[in-house]
Amino acid sequence: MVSEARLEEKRPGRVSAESRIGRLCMERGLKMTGQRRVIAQVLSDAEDHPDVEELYRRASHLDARISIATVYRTVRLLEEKGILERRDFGGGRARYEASEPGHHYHLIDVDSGKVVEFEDAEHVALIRKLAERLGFELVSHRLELFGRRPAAGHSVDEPLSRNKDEA
Amino acid sequence: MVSEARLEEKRPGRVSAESRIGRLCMERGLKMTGQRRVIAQVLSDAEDHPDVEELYRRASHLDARISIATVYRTVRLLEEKGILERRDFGGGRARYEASEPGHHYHLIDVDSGKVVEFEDAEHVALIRKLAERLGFELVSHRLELFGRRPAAGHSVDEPLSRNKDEA
DNA sequence: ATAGATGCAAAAGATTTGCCCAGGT
DNA sequence: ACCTGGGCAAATCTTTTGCATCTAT
Repeated sequence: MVSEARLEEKRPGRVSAESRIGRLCMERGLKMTGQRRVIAQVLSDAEDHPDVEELYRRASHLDARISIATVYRTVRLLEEKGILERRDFGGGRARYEASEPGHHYHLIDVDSGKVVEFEDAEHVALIRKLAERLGFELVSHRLELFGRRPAAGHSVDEPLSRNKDEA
Repeated sequence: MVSEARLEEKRPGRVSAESRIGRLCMERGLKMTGQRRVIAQVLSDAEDHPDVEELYRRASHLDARISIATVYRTVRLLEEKGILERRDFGGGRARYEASEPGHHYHLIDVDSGKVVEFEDAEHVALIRKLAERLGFELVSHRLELFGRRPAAGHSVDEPLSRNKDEA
């Protein structure tokens, strides 16, 4: 899932070019250093919710001269810029995913730790109304479901403790 | 809100007797030591969502010979026993509140950090159905709203960074 | 050239744990 | 008496930072 990355349409060879997130960074006027480009690449390719450690691992795979401090600094910066969103699915480490226009939620399988994404437009409206009823203007919200596949002897795998992510 | 605690109906004088949470601990067969009794007392009296540091402060006020390590061990134990629930409202530290039968949610004022609780029975049903639609049996869920009091120049107080809790 | 980035290692902040003593049942 | 729980300090773990050095712009 990270292997055949980089074969975009442009300049075949270098990791150069600009990934989707790389483009967003430029739009916000961020200085595009080599490490930022790599991290942006990794984030653009990610279809899961990696934590910093995992991002560091993937980035190092593309370019070894990146320190974990830079990964921390970068995700923090991108979060402030609204390009990334931080998640907390339990397990200590913060996890990240690219911001997307359509609000979506997460359901975490408590047996395997896998994360399922889903959307629910009406929910947003419902939530907004809820906040208004309490006298507040909704700024943001967080909804997470924790579930388990019914029937079938649920594998007593890792109970959502360390890392682990979707299929 | 923490000052006139301890004046329960029984044995006036010692901090003995048993608080609501203390009783729950006994029911689960936990050994009731002096420090656990004090911590249980503090938790029973709490009407907010204190973090460990705050619990330690309040407990120390009632009985100085309690170490913060014990507070950590105790909240962890009580959480495992289902007596307490851990919350994460952002700001690094975990916060706790007594488990209650009726599900309730939280709305965090992003300007002041204050927490407003509210209930919404239909939501639970709605959420459960959502999970089922995805092929899961709902184990638990988390819903948090972040809002701001509209109109009136919102005080540029502490932007929900460190501690702070409801009125 | 120059403000902003990065690496490295040390610092910080929250929480856990080893060890040995003390206290509940 | 016995086993669990508690204090203290050291250890862990994740994230942040100071500082000297590079590098996009």
